[in-house]
Amino acid sequence: MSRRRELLEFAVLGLLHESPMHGYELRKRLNTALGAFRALSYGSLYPCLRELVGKGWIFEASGEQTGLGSGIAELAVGSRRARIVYELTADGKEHFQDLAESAGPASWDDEEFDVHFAFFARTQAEVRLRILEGRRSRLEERLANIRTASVRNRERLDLYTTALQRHGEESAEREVRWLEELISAERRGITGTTGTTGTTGTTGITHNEPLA
Amino acid sequence: MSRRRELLEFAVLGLLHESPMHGYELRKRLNTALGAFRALSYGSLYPCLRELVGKGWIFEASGEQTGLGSGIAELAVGSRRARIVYELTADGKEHFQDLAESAGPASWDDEEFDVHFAFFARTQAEVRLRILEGRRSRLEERLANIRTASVRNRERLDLYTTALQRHGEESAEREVRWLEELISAERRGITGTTGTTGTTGTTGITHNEPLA
DNA sequence: GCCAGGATGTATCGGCTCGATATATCTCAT
DNA sequence: ATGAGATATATCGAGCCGATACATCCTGGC
Repeated sequence: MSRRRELLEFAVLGLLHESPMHGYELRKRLNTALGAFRALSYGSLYPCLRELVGKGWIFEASGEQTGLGSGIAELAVGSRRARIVYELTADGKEHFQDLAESAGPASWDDEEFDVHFAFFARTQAEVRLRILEGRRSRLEERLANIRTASVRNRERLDLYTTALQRHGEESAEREVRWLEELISAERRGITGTTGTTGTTGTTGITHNEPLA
Repeated sequence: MSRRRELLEFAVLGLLHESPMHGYELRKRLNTALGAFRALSYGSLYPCLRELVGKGWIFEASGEQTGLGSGIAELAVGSRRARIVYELTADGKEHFQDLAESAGPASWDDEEFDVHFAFFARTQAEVRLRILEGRRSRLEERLANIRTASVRNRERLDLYTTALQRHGEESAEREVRWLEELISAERRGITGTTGTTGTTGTTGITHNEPLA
């Protein structure tokens, strides 16, 4: 399965933790809130949902009328547009946790990082710290490359290329500072639980109050 | 033709302005310097090159030995690894200019902007200004969205989502300031040529000294 | 009251891209 | 001189994007 697809599955499972949702709604959320998926198409989403159902991680909870139980005549047989609402299964929740915890170097780069970060509230403190630090080291690598490149080409590039590089450099520096704040906030929140995974909670997930 | 493909063709034509190049080299440049194409594959590049050849915008100038004319025995027939070097045709240069000048709203968004900007040194002053201002307005739209969204959801989002949004907001603000500097630099450079396209140069391209 | 336009909603298809892989040559350190 | 790794071209299948089709719901203007 492609990396992109795995990321999509992860994001869908994450969003469904909030509440059951149908495809259209999921797509809107994926296209706005999450950094990746800015142009996710139905041609990707619907097959993905079908596969998640097949794997037993979500199920179709359609038929349920949405909220406002006011109306009586809602049942007019055959009418009432089909609206397939998806809901997480227990297995689905478990799988989401597995994916969140197994975050590796792949999640240091742009797209993956945004998605993982978006679900930090549902991620173990230790994993949060690992991802933040991994992301930082990735950015510092990038900075090192930019800097050696700009030394190597001193005076040989036109002004626009130089301007673009400087902009990239400053953006990366800003993100590093942002990460540093988050990391030290995490550290303050963690002390006392560090090391041996705390045994609070039912699932082995620590969830100590995130970010003060 | 897909937007992505058009962008790739534009970038290839732009890079070949510097000097003739073969595929492998083109890919390296596309993957590092240009913002888009960070993961461009050969499966995209080679078909693109073939099409550019078919359209008469580039041609295969292979056989030419690269630089160092030192060696004598270079001609050993049949040996000497095939190394297809591509070179721009006159039509190719012309087409690149057409593409550069026709930059529309599509080039205000992330990927396209980076590529267009990368070739600013070869772009008319008026077009440069149009792209910079378009990009700025696009970012200000985005900022407006972020801000209304963050008002609408005041207190309803977890700390991480808030942090991510603030980071996005500050990044956009920074880029706007960066653009503003470039725009005013362009304005200083342009005064005197503004309005009626200057008639300097052979091709109608103004090219007044970029960025002071 | 009614109709047009737009948001909501599910679904599919073709063209193209990505990632992996195969193959071969050149270069350099040991 | 031998192997590791960079250089170099090429292709293939899985799967994504963008467009499109189709249907329903809601709203504002007249």
